[in-house]
Amino acid sequence: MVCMSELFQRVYEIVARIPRGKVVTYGQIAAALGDPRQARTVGWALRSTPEWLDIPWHRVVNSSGGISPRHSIGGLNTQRKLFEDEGVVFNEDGRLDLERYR
DNA sequence: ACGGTGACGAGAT
DNA sequence: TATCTCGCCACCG
Repeated sequence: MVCMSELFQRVYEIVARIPRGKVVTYGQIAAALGDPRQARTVGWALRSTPEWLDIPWHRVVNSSGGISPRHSIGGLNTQRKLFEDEGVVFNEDGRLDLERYR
């Protein structure tokens, strides 16, 4: 058991709650934490997310409706595959319908 | 205490 | 529409 920042645990709980086939934006999680401006902090938490946690981080997207362009580089393929498994479909722009999957 | 950093968001150009 | 810049908050050395 590792004692990490509560913030991380908070994010972890929220992300873990994301139903299969749905996605959430960092801003949504931040708002759930109590401050919508903490979106960056959320990203920091997920970035620090150890792999031994089975959190569906791939269901977390940015306001663009896609995986963060700063990180998806090289791993976007895996991300898309996971979404396919979730039953999520991408738009022609390679983005998700936040209005539909949030 | 300070500065740099970061998987973001929204507005401006 | 794409790209840039600024702002926000939290962690690390």
